[in-house]
Formats: sequence, C-alpha cells, structure tokens
Amino acid sequence: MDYLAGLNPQQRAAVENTQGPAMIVAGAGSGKTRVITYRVAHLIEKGVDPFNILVLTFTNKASKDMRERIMKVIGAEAKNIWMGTFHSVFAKILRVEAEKIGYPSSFTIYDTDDSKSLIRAILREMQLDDKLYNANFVYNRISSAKNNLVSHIEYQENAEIQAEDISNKRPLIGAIYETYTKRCFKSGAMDFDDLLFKTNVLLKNHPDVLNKYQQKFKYLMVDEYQDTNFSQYTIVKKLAAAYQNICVVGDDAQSIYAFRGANIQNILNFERDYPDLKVYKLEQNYRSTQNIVEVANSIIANNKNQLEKNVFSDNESGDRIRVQRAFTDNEEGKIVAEAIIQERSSKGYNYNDFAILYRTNAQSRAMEEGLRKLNVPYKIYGGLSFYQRKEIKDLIAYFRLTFNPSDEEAIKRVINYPKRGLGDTTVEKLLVAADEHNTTMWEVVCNPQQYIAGRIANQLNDFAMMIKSFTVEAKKLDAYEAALYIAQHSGILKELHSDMTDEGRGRHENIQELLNGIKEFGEREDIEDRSLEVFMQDIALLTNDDKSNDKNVDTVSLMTIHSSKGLEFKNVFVVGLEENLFPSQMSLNSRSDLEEERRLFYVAVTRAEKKLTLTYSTSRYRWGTLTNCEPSRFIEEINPRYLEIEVPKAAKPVTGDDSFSSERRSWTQQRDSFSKPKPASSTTTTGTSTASRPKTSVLPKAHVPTPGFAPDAANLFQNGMEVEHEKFGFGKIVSLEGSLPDIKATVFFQGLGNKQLLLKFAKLRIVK
DNA sequence: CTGCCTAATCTTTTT
DNA sequence: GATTAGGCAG
Repeated sequence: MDYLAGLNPQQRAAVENTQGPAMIVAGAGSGKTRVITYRVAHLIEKGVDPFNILVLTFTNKASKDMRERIMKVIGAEAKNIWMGTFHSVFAKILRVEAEKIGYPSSFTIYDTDDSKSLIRAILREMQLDDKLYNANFVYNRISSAKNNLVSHIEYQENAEIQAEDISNKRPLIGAIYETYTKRCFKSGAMDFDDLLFKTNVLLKNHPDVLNKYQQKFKYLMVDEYQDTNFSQYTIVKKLAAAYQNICVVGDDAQSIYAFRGANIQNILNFERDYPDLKVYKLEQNYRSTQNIVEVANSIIANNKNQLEKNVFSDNESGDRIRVQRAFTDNEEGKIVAEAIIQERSSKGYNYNDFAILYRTNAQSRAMEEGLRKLNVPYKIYGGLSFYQRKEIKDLIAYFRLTFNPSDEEAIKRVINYPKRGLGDTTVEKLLVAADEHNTTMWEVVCNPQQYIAGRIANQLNDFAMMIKSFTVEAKKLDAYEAALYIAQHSGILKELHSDMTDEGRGRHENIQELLNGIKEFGEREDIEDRSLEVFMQDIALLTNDDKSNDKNVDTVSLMTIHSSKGLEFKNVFVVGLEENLFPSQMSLNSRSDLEEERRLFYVAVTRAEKKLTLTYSTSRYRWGTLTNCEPSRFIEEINPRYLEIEVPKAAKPVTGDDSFSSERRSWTQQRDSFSKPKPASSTTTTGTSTASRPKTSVLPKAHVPTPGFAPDAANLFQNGMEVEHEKFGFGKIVSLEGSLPDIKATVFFQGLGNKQLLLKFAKLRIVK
C-alpha cells in the first residue's frame, strides 16, 4: 500500500475512510484527482468489486484521465469500474431500461442543434414571433425546467412560473415545452437534459429498477460536485440511499457551470441530507507558486458567497504575475507568441508547458495568427467538435435514420440532401399531415399517397425505400461496411466528391476520417457489440478531446477557461482581460453572475504552476468592427504588490509607418460612435464621476486624445510615470496616495498645473 | 423547387 | 467576419 505514503494526513484520511457519506472540499491544486484515484484504488484493494463502483464526472476528458490514472495504480481491473460523465452513464442505463418508460432502446440523442431546430419548427407551426420567442431563450427555459425536474405539466400548472412567463410576455413557453416533449417522444429522441430527467422518472416510477442500481452501485463518487444541478443531485441521492457510501468532491470556488443549472446549494443540501457526513478539507496547494496562490485567494476574496477555506502553498514564492497591454487583439497574439518563444529558450521549457486561456472561443483566432507567424506549434482544444461539422452530421443523420426512422430531425436534415426534389414545401406538408393524423413523419413518408396529395409520392417512396434498405443492410454488415454502404447509396460521397473546391475536398476528407474511425471501432477487441448502431448511439455525447490526445506532441495548448478546468500548465497566459469580455457583458447584470465570472478567473489563474501572465488589449475586433476596450476590473482587484506591470515601450508615434496605421485610421473614422460608451452597456459605476468630465463644451479642443486612446487599470500606475489624460493631455504623476480602489493621483499637466485625480474614475493612459 | 442574393444576428462557457 | 435565414428570379 505504498500509494498511501505520498499523501498528507487529510488526503490520507479521505482515501482511507470509505464507508458512509463523505465530502471532500478540495482547493485548487490540492491533489483532488489523486485522492479520488487512490480512494478508488483503495476500495478495490480492500476487496470491493470494481463493478460495484460508480464514478461520475462532468467532462469526457476528466473521466478518461481518471480512468487512466486508476489503471496505473491497479491495472486492468479499472476497466470494470462504471465511470463516465453523468450523461454517458445514464444514457447507457436508459438504453437498457428504455422500454419501461416507453422509449425504444435505440433512442436517438438530440444535441443542442437538433433541439433548437425542433423548437424553431414548433415556433413556426404555432406561428409565434421568433424574435419574441427566440429559440435560444425557449431552449434555455425548457432546459432549466428539466434540470429542476419540472415536467411540462408541472410547468403549466405552476402559478409562479406562469406569472414569470407572462411578465416576460412569453406566456406560451409552457405550450411549446409540451409540444417539444411530445415531438421528442414521437421521434424516439432524448435531448441532453432528458438523459438526466428521464433517469429520474425511471428511478421514481420503477422501484425495482431503482433497487437494482442501488445494489449495483454500492459505492458512489462524484467529481466536481459543485457543478451538479438539481436533476443530477436527485439521481445521486436516490442511488446512494441504500448504502449511503457516497463521496462527493468539490470546490465551491470553482463552480463555473451555474449557467447550465449547477447549484452550489447542492453542497449545502448534501450536508443537510447526511447529518453524519464526514468532511475533509484539502487546503494545501501543491501545484502553484505562493504568488499565484495568493493572487488567486485575493481574487476570490471579492466574492461574498463561499465556503470557508484557506488555500496555501509551501512552494517557492515564484515570479510576480505579469500584466501586459496590447493595442489590438492581433498584437496581443504577437506578444503572447513572442513571450512563449522567449520563455521557452531562456528557461528550457517545452511548448506543451504553455497554455493560452480565453473566455470565448472566438478569441482563439488572434492567438492562432500570432503563433503561426512565429512558427509556434499549437493545438486548439474544444471549439467546434469534429462531430458537429455539417458533413459529419449529415452522414450521421443517415445512420440515425437507419436505426431509428422516427427521428424527425434526422429526416428533415437529409430528406433533401443530396437534392432529390423534396424541398421545404414538401417537408412542411409532411409535418402538417403527421400532426393531423397524429402519427410520425416517417409514417407519412412511407405512405405518402395515404396522407398527402401531389406528385411527390414517388420521390418520397424512393427515399423511404432507401432508408429501409439501409436498415436491412446494416443488420447484415459490420460497422464499417454498413457505414460505407450508407455513405455511397445515400449519394453523400458522390455529392462531396464532385465538389472540387478546397472546402469540398476538406469535407470529403472528414467523411473519410469518420469512416476510418468506424473501421477502427469495428476492430476493437474490448467491445462485444461492434455494430454501427453501437458506434453512433452516443456520438452526440462525444467531444473532440478523445481524438488525437497525444501527449507526445509538443504543442502549446489553446482553450477556453471552462475546458481548462482540472488541467495544469507550467506557464499560463490568460488573455483578453477586458470589461465586457471577461467579465462577459452578459454577466454584468447580477451579482451572482459576476461572481461566477470571478470564479472562472480563479480557475484560470490556478491552472498555472510557475508563471502567470495576464494580457489585455485596448481595442479588439468584435462582430466585425474595431471596438475599444477597457481593462478588466479583475486586474484592479489584484493586490498590485503581486504584479509586474510591463508597459510596452511607450506609445508608438501617431505618424508611425507600421502596420497599425491603417487600422488606426479606420478606428479614427469610427471614433465618434465609440467616444461615449453607450448607456445600454452601462459598464461600470462611473455614474458619480461627473467631476472629471464637466460639460464638454467648456474645454473646446483642449486636448485631442491620441488615436487608440484607452485608459489603463488603476493599479498599474506608479510614481513618476508619464500619462495621458483624455482632456488634460500629457502629464506626469507627482504622487500617489490612498489604496485600491481609491487611489488618488496628483498629476502635473503642462500649462494646467497639478490636478488631483481619482484613478478609478479618471480616464488616464500610461505613456511611459 | 433551386440557386443566388441581401440582411440579420451573432459571442459566453458544455453535455 | 462568418454563418445563416429570408426574399426573389428562373
């Protein structure tokens, strides 16, 4: 049992105490994964059958990593542990038990696109204004209802919900929810939320099934418990009820999925549900330098709601956190790329010691460009998944139809791709007929003459025959042969092959790659049923990261902060620290949303082991036009003594002939529309700052700000710096007094003398 | 019904 | 800037 030796007392206690309810509150970098890994290993060592252990995670990546680590400790036995994401584990169980709740075991899983497309169709049919009833909005509303275990019936009966929808001027959401549910059911389809919702239904209405899984999963562990929603919480609670061997691991400071219905309340519920609960706190951070840990603590201290916890590090204090400013998003990419090259050669790092983290996927572009120009190898994680590409989804839609012809979204997707003269009008007719006769779209497609008038019957018959032949062939052939058969006979291969554009070629290659993947699947020894049906069943739950996850390739990692959770890198760049981007402008309306953004920043910062760099840009392309940006409030929240501010060489002369000049010009032309922040975006609480901006007419042409003028964060200023004020012009800092956020600066301006400025209000830019 | 054009919307984050 | 919905001619 030498694996116990490397653990600290708290970790060890958490590992060894395997009986009864337990909660592990694990700070960032405190060896959480290690504890889970060893705890599972320990269970098996003590004679627990791996088949009786269920480990639930949130991402495929996390579950894969964990399985590998457990495998290293206990070997091949690890394969028998039930381990996976909530969605994949319960999809698996639902397939076994589907008939009990009236679903076919070959039910389709609708991804978000399918769901929204169905909602759009329903909105059209109900003739609702799709501006008011925005598909995204409706989807989120239904999703959160499901995540709180509110059925469409309860939704429509609940006075509070109804009142809310009515005050939102969207009283029909409940009706849409009902239709949506029925249509999914008719299609033999479940959406992501259904996988959890229906599991709840199953366990609630079928005590025998519940009992079966209670007996099966004698030991339960849940990773990232702070990210569970009510629906997940309820499943776990039910499953654990018989033996109460439930261990949850989480860190409230890293809860970043509230937007998906996650509820910190679940941690509190947990304490209430299991009064004899044992709590273990892991507070020592082994990952990062003291500076990084302290910065992280100082960030999270700005949040009001949190569990008491004191994360500390015994590591070296390390470098200070570097803050760098850029003038454009492209320059930001260049700065980061240069820094990586420099750090790599001076410190002897590998490329895969570096990560670039951003708030939104769209930011990857500027980073990519910077890296590519300097020949830095990189890999982007997340973003558009392979399985979400159009051509892949098209082919998979044929697969879906092959095994579940009721799948309405799949029919709509491919009934006229490739073109076979079955356009929107026909689809519309099919839907109307199906609705009128209370049957499925597929039924109408199969017997068109019975339901609709017109000459399209022949084409419909051909289409139906084709799908039926796929179903027959798929039964006879192995996965690869079946897939190839369908790709050929559906006409997809031919269609793409005749497309000689670069894009078309790329699509064709992607299809080939999918077929290759299916071939590999068909050759796997570790799976019993290697049919195409099994291959494509849970494809909607897959993301990119299970493909080409080579640790051997030496590349810089690019990803969103969300997908970086659980990972660590020696050297981390968090880019785009600007108001309205990070924190996102969507989060500025409520305290709890802002706190979630701050936790997200906390997650980003705590990914770093040795060195952390924060960058922001004073302007950035957003929705096609150049927008100017202010530094994020999060920078200002950091105690400046941890920071090392790099002020780039001094502002470039306006007459500079560098590549920025054209950008600047275009910016200048648009400047008027930006010079006053739109009231709608009400960024910060500058409402009281009128002192620094009297009526503009008082100082006509007092000073024309440098093009690209954008103020710097209050904590970046130091004594003696040369600065530019929006109106007063250039000056020099004479003295600074007070502490953040109320630092007052005395600045000497030529011709104006000393001015006292509150840095949090004054628009002041560092020149040198 | 198809193909081509313009207009509008888009950016959180993941299963 | 990019994708996509909608309008209109053929």
